[in-house]
Parts: sequence; structure tokens; C-alpha cells
Amino acid sequence: MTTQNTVDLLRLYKLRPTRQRVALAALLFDGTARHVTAETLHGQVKDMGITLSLATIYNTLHQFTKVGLLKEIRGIGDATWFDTNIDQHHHFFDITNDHLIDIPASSITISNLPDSPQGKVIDGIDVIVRLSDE
Amino acid sequence: MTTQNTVDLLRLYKLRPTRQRVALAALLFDGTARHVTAETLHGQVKDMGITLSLATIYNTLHQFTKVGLLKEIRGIGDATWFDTNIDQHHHFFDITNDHLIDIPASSITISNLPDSPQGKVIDGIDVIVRLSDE
DNA sequence: CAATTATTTTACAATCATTCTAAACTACTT
DNA sequence: AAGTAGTTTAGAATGATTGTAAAATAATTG
Repeated sequence: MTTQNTVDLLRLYKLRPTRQRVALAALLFDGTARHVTAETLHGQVKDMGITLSLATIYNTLHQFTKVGLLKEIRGIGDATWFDTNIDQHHHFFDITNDHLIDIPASSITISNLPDSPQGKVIDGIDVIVRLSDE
Repeated sequence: MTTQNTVDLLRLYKLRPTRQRVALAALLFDGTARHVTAETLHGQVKDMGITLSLATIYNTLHQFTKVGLLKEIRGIGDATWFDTNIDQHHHFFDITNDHLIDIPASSITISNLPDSPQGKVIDGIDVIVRLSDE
């Protein structure tokens, strides 16, 4: 993504286009599905010669999630993952190498779910399909 | 569960029936589905006037899981949950009060799952149905 | 453009769940 | 009863994450 497009994207979401947010957005939003943790992303920016504090990475990932640019995924290993695929979807998780692969929600059919308890409604469904070597 | 039954249970699983393991097993295995974290269980034993170190709770929960007396559940809030229901099953998770409800695996039908990547097999499937107030 | 204000970044300390460590303790065997 | 192997424990350490307060930077206003 060009810097100008990134700046426009951030402004669209009412986020001040600071140097660090522009760098992170440019890295994340290239149109492909990316899965990062604060640590992996920190490593990637460091590899590009940019220095960003880890706190800023956390702040930014949460801000991007809040405005809907990212989706947060819990329950995969110990860290929180962030996914540039913001559609409702599920995941394969390869436990041998901590690798995530998206599964479109449309590729999974869940039926016969029991009734929700009185007064409760379904807020969302998360499916994690764990993979290992055969 | 009586103390003697608990002792027998532990021996059956080749776990030395120490005072602390007997106390925890008696508390956990009363035949009902229990969901605990190290912290909630620690609170429960404390309420019964028994003093156990948190490290022992962690050790014991992991040992019980290893022999198949408990099932570990990740991805629910920040802590690791342990479930006395060891059958393959899924969960409702009420986000308003951090409450878990089991869903038997037989009560959910998952179909049309995409093929696993080359050389990988499905190790397990975890479904979490998040509930909120309507 | 300069000054002011508002937001952001950052280093560092703090927190929380969990694990490690090494010493004290206890169940089991002889 | 003594030995030894397995357990428990307090307390330190770890790793992911959040809080804090000061320094830096972006936006706004005159």
C-alpha cells in the first residue's frame, strides 16, 4: 500500500496518521490475509529498520481492531492474534508450527445447536480446527 | 465422593493419594460437570478451610488432565479452564458473567469443512458459542 | 508560520496467569 | 525405623500485556 493510501485509510477511520501508524498499516493492509501477534509484528517492523515500541504496537493493534480494520483472535497459543481478514470466519490452527489458516464462515455448516439459555442470545461462534502431522 | 473412593480413584490413575490431591479430587469429581480455573479452585478449597499452594493446584490440574480426569479449555477469557466433562464436547460461554455451559459434541453438526492442507490431519475441533444478554 | 492544544509515543514500572527452583516434607518400600 | 522417590511449597522468574507519566508530534488557531 502506498503511503498516501495508508494516510487516507487512517483518516477515513479518524485515526491520526502518525509515522508509526502509517508504517504498521502499510505493513498490514496489503490486501492479503495476515495473522500477527504484537511480537511477530514488532519483529517485522524491526526487520524493516523501523523502531517502534512494543507498547505502540499493542495500542495500534487495539485501535485498528476497535475501528474494524482488524479482528482479534484468542485461544490460539498464549498470545493474542490479530487477523486482517475481518469477515466472520474460522481457523485451522497448525499446532506443529503455530500457523493459522482462515476458513470462510461459508465453508462451515453448523447445525442442530441447542437452544441458548433463557434471556441469552448468540453473540458469535468461534471454531478452531486443530491440525497436526499425519 | 468419599475419601476412600477418592483414594482409590487416584491409585487407579497411578497418582499417589496425597492429602492435597485427595482434597482436590473429592471437590472436583462429584459426578457433576465442573468448570474451574486454578484461581477459582484455589478459592473453593480455601473456603473449605483447606490451605493449598497455588503451585500445587496448577500441578494437580495438569496431572489430572494428563491422565484424562480433566479436559483443558483454552480461549475462554484470560485463564485456562479445566472441565470435569472429559467427553469430546463444545461450550457456550456467557461473556456477561464468564460462565461456561457444556454442549455435547453430538448436539452440534459441523459439515462442509474444507480439506485439511497436505500432510495434515485434524487433531480436534473446538467450538465456542459466545452468549450475551438479549 | 508561531503558539497553543490535543493526541500519541515511549521507556519503564506494574500486573496477571503461569511456571520454575530448590528446599522441606511425606508416602511408600524395605 | 530408615531410606528413597515422589510431592508440596514459598518465593523467584517468566511472558504477555497494560498502566503511567513525561517527552514528542500532529492538528488547530491566530
